[in-house]
Amino acid sequence: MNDFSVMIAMSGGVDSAVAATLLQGRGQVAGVTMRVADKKGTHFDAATRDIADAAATCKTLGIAHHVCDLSAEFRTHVTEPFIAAYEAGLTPNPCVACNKHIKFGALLDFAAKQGFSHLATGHYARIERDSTGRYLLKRAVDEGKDQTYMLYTLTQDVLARVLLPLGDLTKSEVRNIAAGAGLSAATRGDSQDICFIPDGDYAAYITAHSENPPKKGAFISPDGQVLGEHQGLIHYTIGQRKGLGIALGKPAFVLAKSVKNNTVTLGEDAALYSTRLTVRDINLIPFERLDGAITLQAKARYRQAAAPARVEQTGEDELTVEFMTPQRAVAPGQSLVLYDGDYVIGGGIIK
RNA sequence: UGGGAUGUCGCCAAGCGGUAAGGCACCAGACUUUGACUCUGGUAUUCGUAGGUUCGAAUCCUGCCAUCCCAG
Repeated sequence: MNDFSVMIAMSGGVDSAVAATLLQGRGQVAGVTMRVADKKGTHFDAATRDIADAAATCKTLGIAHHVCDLSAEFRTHVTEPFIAAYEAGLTPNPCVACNKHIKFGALLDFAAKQGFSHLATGHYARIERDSTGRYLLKRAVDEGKDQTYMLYTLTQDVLARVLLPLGDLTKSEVRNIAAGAGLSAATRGDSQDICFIPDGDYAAYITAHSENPPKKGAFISPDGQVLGEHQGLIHYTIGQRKGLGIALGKPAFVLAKSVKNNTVTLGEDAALYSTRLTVRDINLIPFERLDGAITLQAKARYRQAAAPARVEQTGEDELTVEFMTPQRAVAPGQSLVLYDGDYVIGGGIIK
């Protein structure tokens, strides 16, 4: 452990501040905050405050603080693909992309270039090694805060260089540590919504950042009847009920979107359940390839309990998943993550 | 132009003389490192309009307006 050194990714919030506190004194330690915001807009100002907060925490802890501008990488790997996905009729998960390419990609590279052997973050998840030395990703002790879903893309070479000090702690323990250490971040609320869209209006964001204005089109019933007019495909996602602005006498849900016809199909909740799906861009953690069909647990969205499913690798970069019980509103573009108990087996993007 | 029917919240719709149900939509909040789902709460001093009857009307009467249907 002589050449052990760690850079801590600090957002300005409680979690990463506590991660830094816990690592303090373990060799060379420094904080880093990445700048990903565009040069204009409210997000930029908020980001500037976050950087100041992180710097203040580092000062309290007596460690160095760096700022790393990754706005170009963020645009290339997160915001542009996010917009393109929505325009292609998909429902992307930008946090998954950000973790893969930015936090555990570009930022990890930055830490290495600065001479740090490891990068730590405030994610709630655990990394372990099995008997063969392979790294495993394991659910956090605090089940309510577990973030392994967002981290399924991490590869062996990344896991080898990452530390997640909060994996064994509960959120309340983290807050207590922050308060005990006199960190100003102790009382900050949890982060939420898409970080680059603070007001939550992602459709407005896409409209403002894309050259393709949203095209109005028809809401149709499953049998093709025109029910009304929609505001553009990007406004809707599979399973959505709110914001349709259409009154059919009973709740209406988005069943499907067609980029080709520019239509949104509406129908009953009962029509949203499906069993079989395939995923692409896969990553497997405990092994390189899945041999044969095995039964695991899978979840098709972040806030959802993992459900039993039969999984088989059906291509170099493809898995086919068959849930034992039908799942509601599986949306192409979202990530499917596989678990075996507390361990993440892998995942991919739903086709 | 005759005959009939209807006009209650953005939409649908209870109410039929006693002081405005409900559903959908919408809004707010909760939940949440994605989008959703879900949950909780809120939303007509007013019933096309102008009068009349009545202690009291959205509910009865009259005129007007609007819409729809059948005739033509």
